[in-house]
Amino acid sequence: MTGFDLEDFLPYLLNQAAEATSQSFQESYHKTYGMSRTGWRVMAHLGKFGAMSARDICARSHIEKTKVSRSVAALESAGWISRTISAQDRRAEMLVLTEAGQTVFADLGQRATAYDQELRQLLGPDLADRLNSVLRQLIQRGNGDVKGG
Amino acid sequence: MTGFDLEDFLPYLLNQAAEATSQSFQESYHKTYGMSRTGWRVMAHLGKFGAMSARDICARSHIEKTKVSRSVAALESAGWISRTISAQDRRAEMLVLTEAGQTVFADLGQRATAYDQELRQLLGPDLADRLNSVLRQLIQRGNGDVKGG
DNA sequence: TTATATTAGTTGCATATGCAACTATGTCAA
DNA sequence: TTGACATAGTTGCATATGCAACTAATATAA
Repeated sequence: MTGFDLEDFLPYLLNQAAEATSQSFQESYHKTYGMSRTGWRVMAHLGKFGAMSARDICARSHIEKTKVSRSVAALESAGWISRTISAQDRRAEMLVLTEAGQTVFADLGQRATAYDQELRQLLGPDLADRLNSVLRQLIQRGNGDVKGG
Repeated sequence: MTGFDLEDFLPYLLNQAAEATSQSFQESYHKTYGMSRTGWRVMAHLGKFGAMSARDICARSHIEKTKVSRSVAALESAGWISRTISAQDRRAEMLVLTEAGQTVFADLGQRATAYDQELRQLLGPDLADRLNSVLRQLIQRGNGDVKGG
């Protein structure tokens, strides 16, 4: 056996940590609202930025455009977002949360914030702060090419 | 808009970092060997532990058992692992790398190690060291329930 | 204008995935 | 032994995904 240990391999550790922490919160959007992870992310972008095109969401989140496209369709038919063809560029659609969508986002945003604080308390404030910047470094380093995983 | 910011949300950051760092390395196993991420992980477990059942791999990695089952079938037909029904428990199969599999694992293990070091140099040794333990804390905290995501 | 290339978003299709149901084996206790 | 329950692994099926091809609109340049 060589010395390579998967369980010390950073990409693997990150994946495990991502899955482990995502799954707890998944209940909030999935069980409560029947929403997919991508759906939740799309909502969160619209909740933060107010109005964006699908393209902008793709660029910010590095989610595949077909995934976003299908989530947008699902969220629209659930009544949580609405789309309007952009006047400037009639290929593009401006996406916004409906009132119902804003209510859902407010609920999920609160739960997410509480959960995030819980995780950060577990780590302690010093580490929790640094973790953000470390993760951002890794995200930047990896994103030049974007694919799906 | 509320104050919730997805881009500061730890599960999201972890997911982004995991995807960003996994994708670079994905070329090694996918492009070079036509191997899936799960396939690579199964190989890595066998490379480290020598012989394991699928069940043990599931328990260690928190990968869905059907995913492991299908990967094992694929790896076997690629000639990289072999299975033997366990004498102790004839339901279980002992999985081991074949010689060809060991060669592949040696190659991938080396590439992974090099890539891991590259990432850790980017972060600096102090942070890189702490990152492991931080991620393990998060993994532990999240894993009580295990689902797929 | 017209031809060409680019971009936003959707859809077809093949593959991947998760869950539940299944087979075969093992365990436990009466 | 026997019957009830648990476990290792596989498979069916419905859904999710990624890529390439598509439509419709825009931009560029002759």
